[in-house]
Amino acid sequence: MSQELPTTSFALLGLLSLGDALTGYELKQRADNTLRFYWVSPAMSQVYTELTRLSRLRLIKGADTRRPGHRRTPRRYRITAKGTRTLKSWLETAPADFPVLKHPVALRLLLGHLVDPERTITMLEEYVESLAARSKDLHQVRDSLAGADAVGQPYHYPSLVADWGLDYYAAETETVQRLIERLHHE
Amino acid sequence: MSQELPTTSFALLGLLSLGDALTGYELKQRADNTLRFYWVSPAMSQVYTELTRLSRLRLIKGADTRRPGHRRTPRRYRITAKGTRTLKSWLETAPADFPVLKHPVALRLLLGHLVDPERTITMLEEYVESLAARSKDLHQVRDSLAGADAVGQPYHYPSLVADWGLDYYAAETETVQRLIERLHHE
DNA sequence: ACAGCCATGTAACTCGTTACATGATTAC
DNA sequence: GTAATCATGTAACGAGTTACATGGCTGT
Repeated sequence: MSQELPTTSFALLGLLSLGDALTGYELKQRADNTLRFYWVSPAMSQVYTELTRLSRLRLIKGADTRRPGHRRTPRRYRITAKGTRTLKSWLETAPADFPVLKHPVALRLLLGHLVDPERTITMLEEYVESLAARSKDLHQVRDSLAGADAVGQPYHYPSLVADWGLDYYAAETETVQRLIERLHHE
Repeated sequence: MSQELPTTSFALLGLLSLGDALTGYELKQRADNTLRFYWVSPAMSQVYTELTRLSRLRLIKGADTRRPGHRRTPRRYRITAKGTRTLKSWLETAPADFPVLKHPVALRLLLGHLVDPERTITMLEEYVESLAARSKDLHQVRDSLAGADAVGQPYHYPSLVADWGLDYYAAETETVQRLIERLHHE
């Protein structure tokens, strides 16, 4: 009965386990505020595909809000008891794989011998800027959690993860800045 | 003429730009020692597929080492002048995207409300252990570069990237250890 | 009237994986 | 002779993307 879903399905199911009934659109927004920073925020079309699949498996249930004279059927999806059970069992049995990092900046640094050193430095400086932008985004998300982030409250764990992300961005920024210094002195 | 290849193709082409003519098998090993840490090390079959594609595009050239009485054709591939040009032009024109992190441990922490807190701590402790193992692997790779890692030498940039990776693992380890402490005191 | 956001979904496609199939070489 | 490693490739598939198509709702 454990149908071996991809991690992204469990991730979306997990977002639904945080409470509330969400539309696909809202779920995508929640993914943009959470999954984006340490997983991937699936494309809109993917969200709907997953919602259909999870529904078919009865892990979530879509409340139909159909109205007369309208063709479209906006639905709010909510996790089911079976969904919660399946999610818990996945968390308890599937091993947590080592993170996968796809780091285009590091990849380009590896190939530094092919480009003008100035360019490499510029690229790293731009990366520092985008780290700052990302960090700012995540800070906003983290702030929006304040008030419901105490132990036992709904956003406790999400806030821990957000803090982790902020630490990561800070450490990465420092490392890259040291790297820039090092390249300047070559 | 810029045929918009996936990043992984450029990554493999880049590994070939480090010098030497390699077989698919050897290229896979080089990927395991480099790309694995900040990109992905493609499957063996994918390496051969890429080699075929890059060959067809004349970005690399495979020297045929066919011998009589043998059906198999082991080839050593070497980057061509066109390959170097294409790679350089990619490095200079394509923007370096922000890194993508797929972090199953962070994802699970987000869903901490669904599992026994003890289990979450155990998971984080196991993650610290696997970070140590990874770090050890990368350290070995970095050590194997020593001697040819000075400015201007072939492994200068690869060693910078390796150092970056080691810094990352160290910082991540500290962050997770603080997180474990925090969870202990809840 | 129009912009902008809310909302849902299909089709075609690419990337990259696992499973499978095969064979050569080296060391014990 | 047999295990391990070197070596190459094909087939089937899954995950997730972009492009496309459609329509409702709200504010100005």
